[in-house]
Amino acid sequence: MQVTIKDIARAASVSVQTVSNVVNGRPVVREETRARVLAICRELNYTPNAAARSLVTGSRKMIGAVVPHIGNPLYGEVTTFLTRAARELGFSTLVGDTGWETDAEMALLRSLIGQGVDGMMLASTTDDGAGLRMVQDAGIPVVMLFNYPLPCPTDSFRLDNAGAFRIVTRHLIGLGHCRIAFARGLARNVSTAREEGWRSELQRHSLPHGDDLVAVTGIGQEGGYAAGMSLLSRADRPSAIVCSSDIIACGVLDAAEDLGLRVPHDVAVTGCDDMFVAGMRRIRLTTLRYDHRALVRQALDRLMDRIAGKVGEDPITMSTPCDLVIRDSCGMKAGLRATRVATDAPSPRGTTTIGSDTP
Amino acid sequence: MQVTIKDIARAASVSVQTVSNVVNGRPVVREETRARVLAICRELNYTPNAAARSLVTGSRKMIGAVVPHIGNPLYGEVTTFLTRAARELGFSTLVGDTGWETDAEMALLRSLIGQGVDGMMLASTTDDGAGLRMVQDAGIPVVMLFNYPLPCPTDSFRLDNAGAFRIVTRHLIGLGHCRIAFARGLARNVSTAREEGWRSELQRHSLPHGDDLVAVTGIGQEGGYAAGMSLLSRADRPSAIVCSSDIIACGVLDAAEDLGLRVPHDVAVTGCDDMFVAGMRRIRLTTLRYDHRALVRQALDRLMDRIAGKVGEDPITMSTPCDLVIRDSCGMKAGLRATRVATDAPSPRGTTTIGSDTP
DNA sequence: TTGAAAGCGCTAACAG
DNA sequence: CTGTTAGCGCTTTCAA
Repeated sequence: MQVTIKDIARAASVSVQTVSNVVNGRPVVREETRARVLAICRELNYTPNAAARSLVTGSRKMIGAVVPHIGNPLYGEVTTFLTRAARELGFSTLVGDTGWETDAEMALLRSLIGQGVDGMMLASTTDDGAGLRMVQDAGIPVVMLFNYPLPCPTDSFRLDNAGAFRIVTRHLIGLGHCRIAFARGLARNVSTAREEGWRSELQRHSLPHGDDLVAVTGIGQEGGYAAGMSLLSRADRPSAIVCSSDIIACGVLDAAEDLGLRVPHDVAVTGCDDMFVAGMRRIRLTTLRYDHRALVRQALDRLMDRIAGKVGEDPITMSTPCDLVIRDSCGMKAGLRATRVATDAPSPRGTTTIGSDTP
Repeated sequence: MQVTIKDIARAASVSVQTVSNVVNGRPVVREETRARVLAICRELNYTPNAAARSLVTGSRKMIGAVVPHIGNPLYGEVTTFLTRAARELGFSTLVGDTGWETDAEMALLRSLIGQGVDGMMLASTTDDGAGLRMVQDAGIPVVMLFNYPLPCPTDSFRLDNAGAFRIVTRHLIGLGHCRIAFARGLARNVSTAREEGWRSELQRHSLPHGDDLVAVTGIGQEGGYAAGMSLLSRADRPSAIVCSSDIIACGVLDAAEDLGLRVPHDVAVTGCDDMFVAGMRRIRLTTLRYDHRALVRQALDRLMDRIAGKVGEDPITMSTPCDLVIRDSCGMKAGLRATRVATDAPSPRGTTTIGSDTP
């Protein structure tokens, strides 16, 4: 049925080893032989059997990628970059999606481990590190992306979560807001760091920062809608809501609209990630921007080094700084130390940024 | 290094065959033996080597999934459903993303074929079927999702593209629009069918339907923006634009805004796919809705049947009907034969649907 | 019910 | 430069 290395060898009147050498580009074959073998491979439409190769080399040239929800444009983009970059390095990617459920994550990881992936990129749903531990116990190199357990026994690539949310909170304080709420996301440790950034800045200015100003959101835009409803339908409603993602912010914007509140006049809203929706003319959401691709790229490079055994055991942590992208969802204020962003295509009108204070 | 079936056999004082029988749940092992073997497997943390198993069974329990752009929320959602559903069936999914580039698609397919996937779900970028042919030549079952070549030598699961765009065009005509443009997407055959639907309905009402009313868009929201700019900055600008996706429509909305045109007063806009952004209070885009999950599910079931050899060679075509979801981007008109949609969470206010005419 | 042997397609190690 | 041999870890076939 399948064309094997033996068929090629027979047809080319050489040994299987020579075919193997040709196929793997090893420079020990006479040019004439190589050409003949290659021609026959093409003719017979030969494809090396990856399973057989894996069995003997011990490497499948595959990595596993686990994200909470691929349908979320942020994780979708991340998956895009990751699969492309990995492919350029000769690795296929087994992708899985947990739906923010711990059980699903464990099952998924078990399956990926069983497939014998060479390494794992883990944008985890769990915070206790159970999944990470299981992968490590299986002897598979792991790199954490975005979320991380505490303490984190492997490399972690993420935002400077606390610094980023200090910046955005400071911005709102500078605009005169006194009651600033925080809409938490689902990734616990990430959210805790962000909440810390939010709270520390409020504390520094002696502004309210109690737990009553924190709302935990559910999944997606609907989760943000519920959080927005809960925060904005109170008597002492906040004048600003800092959201853990643009998607959450979208839900909050809808909640404000349904409650008859104008943004930014009645309530200011900020997001995080600078997805395309944040830049839409009808949304114009002030948000935090960082370089997704660079972060993913660095994480992948590190994972490759680990797979190659090029690095020691010592875990590293990489925190990417964020830029504040000022649009219209908090009110515009002239004279800020702000600059246009050239990359805010197609039309940067009204967009300004302020750099992160934690480079 | 790795724990193998032999280690288990030795530790349990049985043969490798017995271990294999236990691990694969074959009911030929005495209960006592099975329990002992299972205990030792757990103790030694044994994971069967998938490569070795694949080598002998000839199946890797993996499918390949190729989509144009995972970062596009539509394809992101599709990837989510697909990977989950496949996992439930015991299959892992190798995911790849072409960036709408034919060369990238061919390279990706070659790589997936090389990995020995058991089947391929192809939301193709190419229209000439070159990729499809390559996969079939490799003897791998393929099912097409969304896009398809003509003629299509395998199963195809897609929208009733022509019917869907007849409905939305008819709706606009019913609202009194006379100059209705069409913003084409990138998938050629899909777009051609949609254009046919748009055109046939205009023809039926003796309205303009020339190529000057068709704009071909680029990738994503920015592509839609450019198309919108080109259509709306003309002297004889259309009073309505039918867009091939919600993302394109988002770009057109931005273009309208930048040109100082109000929606729907100066120009009506419609989308397709009913993504979350279409339902946002500030967007409220009239669009076409269909059941993504069901479509993916049916396509996957068919692929599984093909993999199992349960179906003959005859390709089938499945065209899912669409519903029109009426929101505010075309102007509302009372008294239509329209009903509320219960599923338009969180708040269905102002949303109505009209069923497809091609069930 | 269990065991022994053969071999899946490939690569690594060594011999020619 | 090329060929031969010996497995990789597992399942399948057949024998006990």
